Amino acid sequence: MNFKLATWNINSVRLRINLVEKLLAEQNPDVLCLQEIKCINDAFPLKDIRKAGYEHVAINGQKGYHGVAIVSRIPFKKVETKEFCGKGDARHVSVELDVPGGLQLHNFYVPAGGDEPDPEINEKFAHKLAFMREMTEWYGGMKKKSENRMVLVGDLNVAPLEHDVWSHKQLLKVVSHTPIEVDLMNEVIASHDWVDVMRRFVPETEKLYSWWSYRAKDWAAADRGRRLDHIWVTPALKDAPQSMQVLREARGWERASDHVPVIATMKL
DNA sequence: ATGGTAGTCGCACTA
Repeated sequence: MNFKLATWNINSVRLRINLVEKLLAEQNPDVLCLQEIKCINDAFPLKDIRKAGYEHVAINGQKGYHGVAIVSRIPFKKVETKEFCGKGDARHVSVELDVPGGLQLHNFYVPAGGDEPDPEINEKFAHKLAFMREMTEWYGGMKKKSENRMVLVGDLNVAPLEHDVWSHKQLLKVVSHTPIEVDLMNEVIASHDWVDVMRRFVPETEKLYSWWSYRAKDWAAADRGRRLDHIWVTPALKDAPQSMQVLREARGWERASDHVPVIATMKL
C-alpha cells in the first residue's frame, strides 16, 4: 500500500487547529504526528480532527507545555507512551498501525535544552542529553533489529549535519548544533541503524531546514533556518520511502508555527 | 554583543 506520513511541531494545536485542517485538506496524509500540542488530552480538538476524516487519535498531552499526538485514517492496534528521565513530561507517543506487515510509529518531542550549552550549569541542557541517552538505551535494547518495522518522527531539536543549519561555524556553540548533541544523536541513530529519510532525498551538501525562528524580522529573507524535525526508518523499511517534502510555504501561513510540516510517502 | 517573538498561564516559564 501507499502510505503518506506527516510530522509537524504545531506550537499549540488549539490555536492553530485551522492550520492543521488546512494541511490535512491539502496534503491528505494517512497519518499526522503533532508535537507541542500544549494541552491536556481532554482539551484536544477531537471533533475538528474527526470532521476532517481522521477517526483514530492517540494523545499524550500535558497542561501548557509539550505534548504529542498522532491522528490517523488508519486504525491502531496498540497505543503506548513512554516517560523519559522520570520527569512526567509528555514527549512520546507510539502506535502500532494496522497495515500489511505491521508498522510501529514513534512520535517524539525531544527537550529543546535551553540557551547555555553546558550541562554543568544548565539543567535543561543536561535533561536534553539524558533524554537522548535514554533513547539510545531503549532502541539499543530492542531485539530482532533487522525485522523491526519502525518509523520514528518528531521534533528532535537537533540539527546534526553541517547543512542542517544556516551557518555551521556560527552555530557550533548554539544549542541544537553543538558537537555533544550531534554525537548523542548519532548514538541514537546507531542504536537501531536508523535511516535518515529526509537526507535520502536531499543530498547532505544542500541546505535543508524545517524551522525558522519567530525572532527574525523577515524569516524568508534571512533564511536562518535549522533542520530540527526528522523522519527515520529502521533497516526493514529502508527501501519503503518514495518521496519527501518539507512544506516551507507553511512558515508563511497566517499565524504560522515556527516549524513546518515534513511529509514522506512510503510503499509498504 | 545583544535582543529579537510566541504561547500558556496567570503577572513566570518554556521555547
